[in-house]
Amino acid sequence: MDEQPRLMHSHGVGMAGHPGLAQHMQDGTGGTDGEGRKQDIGDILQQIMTITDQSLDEAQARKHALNCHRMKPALFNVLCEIKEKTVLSIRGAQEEEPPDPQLMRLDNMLLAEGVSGPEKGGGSAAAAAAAAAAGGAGSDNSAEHSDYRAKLSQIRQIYHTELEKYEQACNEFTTHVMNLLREQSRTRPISPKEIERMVSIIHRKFSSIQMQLKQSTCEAVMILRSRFLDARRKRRNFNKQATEILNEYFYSHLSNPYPSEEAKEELAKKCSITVSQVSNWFGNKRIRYKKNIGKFQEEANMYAARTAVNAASASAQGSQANSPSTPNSAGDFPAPQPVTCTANIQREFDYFY
DNA sequence: TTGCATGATTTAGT
DNA sequence: ACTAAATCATGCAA
Repeated sequence: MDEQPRLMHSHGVGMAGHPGLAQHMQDGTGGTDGEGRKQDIGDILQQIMTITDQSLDEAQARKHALNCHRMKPALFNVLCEIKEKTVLSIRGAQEEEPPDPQLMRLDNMLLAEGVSGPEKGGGSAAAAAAAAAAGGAGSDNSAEHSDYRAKLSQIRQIYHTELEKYEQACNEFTTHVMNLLREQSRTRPISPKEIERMVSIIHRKFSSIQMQLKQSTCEAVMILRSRFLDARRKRRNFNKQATEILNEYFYSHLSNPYPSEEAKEELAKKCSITVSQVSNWFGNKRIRYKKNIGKFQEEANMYAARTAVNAASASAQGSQANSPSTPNSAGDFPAPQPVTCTANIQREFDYFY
């Protein structure tokens, strides 16, 4: 912080204290004979060597006197005005920029992914939300996504370190420039307004660098997401029981295998899957059954028989038999193959189509 | 490694 | 919004 001003001082003093030096240099280069040149250089060196603390102080005093001259502020203002009217007016035109929409998008995304949000809670919440969106069955979610979370927090850490580094560099550079300009403003027409403007220019430059950082972070997160959370990549077959419940419903509603919203919800609950997974399952099942009924005949027979048995036992118990979707909790019972039943089912289905 | 099974997504139609 | 149909991408047994 002190370094720079001092440097500036000595520089200023050099010129102010020894105006003849520059003159000498010019004369020296202009000369043609080597002897004279050598002599000049010798003189210059001599002068440099004889710069004493006293002469420095002298120069300082002279500078101070200049600064304290009663006409100085007026002159300064006039020069500033002239400058404002010429160079700065161009710069001033592009002064007010609206917040970059792209930057806002990136910010929002980073926030949503829990990269730029609050520490641990945000990240895991986002991961959980993402997991839910991916439609995970919930059985092995934590194990599934621990790797994802680890990678995400790695990205997060890199992002924050880099961001901090940028911010620090930006601040350092800004103060550096401000000091420089402030110091310069003692001898040159640099108004505080101009300094302010320069600072905002610097900030803009740095924020564009920040945007690159945010962009690449976003890309990294997207790649991570697609690698770890893409449902298709992480497809898991439903467990046997869930498949049975779904099949049970399907084959017992072959005439109209389109569960209502409520039915879907109930099935989802029973199978520990989401409603949309139920919809997917039925969509797939319908199309695949229809495409190759023969292949599903055996399966159809089995579930039809099971439903029949269920109904029979239910009615034997005196309870209602109109709930065929209720699965038999006893997983496997010997399934007779009533061919007529299949035929019936098939007719029902054909009727529907 | 291969081929089928299967859950998810995409596309197009209503 | 829901569905059929096609397609994708993975799971899994042989």
